[in-house]
Amino acid sequence: MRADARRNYDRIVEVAREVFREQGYDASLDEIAKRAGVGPGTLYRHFPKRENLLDAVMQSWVDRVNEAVAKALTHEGSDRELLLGWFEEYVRLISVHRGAPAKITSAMGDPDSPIMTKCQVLARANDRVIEHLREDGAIRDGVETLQVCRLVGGVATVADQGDLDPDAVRPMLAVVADGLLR
Amino acid sequence: MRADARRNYDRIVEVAREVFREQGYDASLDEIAKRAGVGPGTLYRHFPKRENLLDAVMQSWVDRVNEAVAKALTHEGSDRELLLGWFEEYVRLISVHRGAPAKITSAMGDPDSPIMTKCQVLARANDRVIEHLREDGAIRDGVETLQVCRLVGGVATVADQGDLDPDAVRPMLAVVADGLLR
DNA sequence: CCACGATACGGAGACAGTCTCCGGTTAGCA
DNA sequence: TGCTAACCGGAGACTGTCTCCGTATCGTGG
Repeated sequence: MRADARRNYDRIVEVAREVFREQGYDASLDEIAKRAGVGPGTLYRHFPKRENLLDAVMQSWVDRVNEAVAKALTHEGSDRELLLGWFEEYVRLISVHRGAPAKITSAMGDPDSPIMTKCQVLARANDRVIEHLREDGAIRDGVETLQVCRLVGGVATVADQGDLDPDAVRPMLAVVADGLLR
Repeated sequence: MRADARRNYDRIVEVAREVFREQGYDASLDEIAKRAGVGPGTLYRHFPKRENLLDAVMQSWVDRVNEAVAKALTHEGSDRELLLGWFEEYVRLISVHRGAPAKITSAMGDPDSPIMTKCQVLARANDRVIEHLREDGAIRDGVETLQVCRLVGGVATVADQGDLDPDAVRPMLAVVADGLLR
């Protein structure tokens, strides 16, 4: 990759992260290009689909997911607290900007999605938490971890789209947790 | 309202219901106008916002909601079965077309939404089921019915957007039900 | 150091969807 | 039947998506 291309690529991603946060995932791509000081053609060559841009924007996000799961697993306290704490973190993690929870959660099952690798990181993080609790015999039989991602993702999605504040989200996550725990 | 206006109104609603079902809630409104044999101006005069059209489309839907809740309440069997059956029906009811679950669920808390009255019908239906179970002492303390709508709506939303089939939805609803029941 | 080919740029513009405005038409009453 | 308020419809302004291709730039091999 040529040096000028790399420069533009990085700049676009940086600007996109900012604009997505300001205006949500529906933001105009041409405006992102403009703000990044490049033509639309340049943006679309690097990122043929909107989701490719999202994927690039989420690159740095992977580290935060791994940190969060590590922290969750060292939690001292009841299983319920651990699970609930992780769910809250999960919601926070996927709520990078307006529209993100829906996008991420619906890509969760799709192997062809451009953001697949990011979803896998998240799914694996969630797996570790659930399996950790399952070893304690704390999880009901027949629970699949992908379901858990979808359930919590669903809560994050409605919170995002109805812009609820975190105080309204917590009790919903508690219901999900209670439904999973023995 | 003049007779020709009424005729156009009805025709637009009828066509919109069809097109939304075919193409989802993102369908082109100009195309709906065209198919209904009217100009865009006519459509936008009757329905200034897309949601106004949705509201009209859902008019006939109200009856089905009321029938469904009546049927659910007469259910013979365990509380869990009753609740789960209602949830499945709830999901089916709000999945009128692609995009509908998200739209309806996010409007659930907004008193200014054009589809507010429809949401109220749904919320009240859900209330009746939950309160019925609460009288039996079957529901955990601290559960609010609006949360229930959002949770089940969230499941429907992820199912819609990730187009999962009903077999994948059922276990998620079961988790929610278990989280609500004592 | 420079010339040249591969690589990348960027903006004009085609296309699609939203929504408005207003000249022309029509319903329905007197 | 004639009049007026109500209504129609489509041209077109505007915004966002995405492509194409002439032009510019990078970086390498001589």
